Amino acid sequence: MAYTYEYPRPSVTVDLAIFTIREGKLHVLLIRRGGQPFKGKWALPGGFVLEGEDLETAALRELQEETGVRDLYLEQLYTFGEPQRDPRGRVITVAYFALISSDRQELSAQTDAAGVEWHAMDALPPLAFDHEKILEYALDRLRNKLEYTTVGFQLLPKKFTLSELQGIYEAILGRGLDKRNFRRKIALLDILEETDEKKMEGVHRPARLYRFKARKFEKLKDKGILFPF
Amino acid sequence: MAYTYEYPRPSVTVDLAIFTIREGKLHVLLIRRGGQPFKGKWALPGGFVLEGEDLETAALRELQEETGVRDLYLEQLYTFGEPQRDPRGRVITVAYFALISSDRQELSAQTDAAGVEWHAMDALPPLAFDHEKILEYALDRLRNKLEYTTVGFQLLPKKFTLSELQGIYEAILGRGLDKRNFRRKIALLDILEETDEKKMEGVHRPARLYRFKARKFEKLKDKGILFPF
DNA sequence: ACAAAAGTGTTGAGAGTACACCCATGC
DNA sequence: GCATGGGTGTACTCTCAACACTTTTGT
Repeated sequence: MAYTYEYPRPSVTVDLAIFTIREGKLHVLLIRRGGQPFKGKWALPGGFVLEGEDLETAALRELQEETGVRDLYLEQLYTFGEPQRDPRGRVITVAYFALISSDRQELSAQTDAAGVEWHAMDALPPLAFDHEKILEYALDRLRNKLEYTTVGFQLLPKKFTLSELQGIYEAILGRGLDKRNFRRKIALLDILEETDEKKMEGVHRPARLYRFKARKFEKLKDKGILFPF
Repeated sequence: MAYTYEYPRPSVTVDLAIFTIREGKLHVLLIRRGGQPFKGKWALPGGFVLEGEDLETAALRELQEETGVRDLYLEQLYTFGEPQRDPRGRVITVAYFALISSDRQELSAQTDAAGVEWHAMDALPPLAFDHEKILEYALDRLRNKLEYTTVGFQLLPKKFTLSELQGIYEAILGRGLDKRNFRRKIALLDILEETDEKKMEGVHRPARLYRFKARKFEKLKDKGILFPF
């Protein structure tokens, strides 16, 4: 089967920067390329947008294929279209970024076998194509959104401790935060509810578990920015 | 000449939301469609991305063609790729938004003749395709950026009065601002320099002209958000 | 009893908001 | 001299940032 057009057309792909927190550090999902070009190099997961397929649907499909995870935070990032970004020809890629909660980051067995791995953001290997640029852009966006929205909560399980929440912020912002100020700010936002449960784990005083009140994601209005710490 | 591919490919276009201020109100540039579909309806200017042409270059080219203006603020907005957004077939559009300073908004004669006009944002006609959605998105982005960057300055001539600057903010935010508070905030940012000139025009006390210190555009760091008025 | 993380308040500084009058110019 | 927009300061409130000790649990 062949497709013929009067004018040349680019290929369109989606690429994903999928983040999670592991061991208190921000990680991104990378796949090792099996074919040319950049054979053996690490790259962001992604693939072609199918005929009649919405961009976001394509992104969700790729995400599913790589991680088996549904129902997570996904947002369009930026579209990269430099003519020379792919040596094989004109490929325009719509980049997305996604956040996976730390309790659902196990990769499905098949993808795991195929060279799909979490990499710490502070120790990345060299990447294929312009994927370093895409990742840089994604990290920027993540840090920005962290400050005036509640995206950060997407990285946590349904129930979590305040220290875990603070850990997310510290991991992404790359610096420590004051515990008392952090808790006061969170309390002021009025977006958490206490549960009766406590996290009994380890040898220390158990921490109370909280739940996120709002639906999925929220822009923090009113006072404008809310995490300028 | 024909182009043949093994898999189907979408067309890729760029569309532009070009804003300016006229008579104290935010306006956007629209063109009246000459052909089907949506013949006679108003639409955002835009067109196909050429082979080997960068996305931003394509946007700048369209901008030039419609307005004759070079050297202005241009930023990628979002990519719209719903399969049904164009009745003629699969067309993915990368939307950009642009700001033109109020002293350079005259349209070139040719485009003027061809049904290219400024429209006040508070009195828009019905638009073709999903262009209403794109514009809504653009306005949102513009308002947001206004609050923590200096994009607003892109809408003014090199030298401007403080009242003109305040007018920009009021036009975009759609509400009045306190003159003294506005001026204090601007002064605090330390991004303007006084000139020796005054605007002698009209029948009133002449206003001092200021110049924007920084290069083109700046993110306001440090204190986080800077225009929560 | 001790190790380790959980949890909790106060103070000083800076920014936000509300508010009203005099100034310089052209006619 | 008057109409019109230009230009200026103060007081109150609220949020931010810095800072250290007690509590609860397991071993």
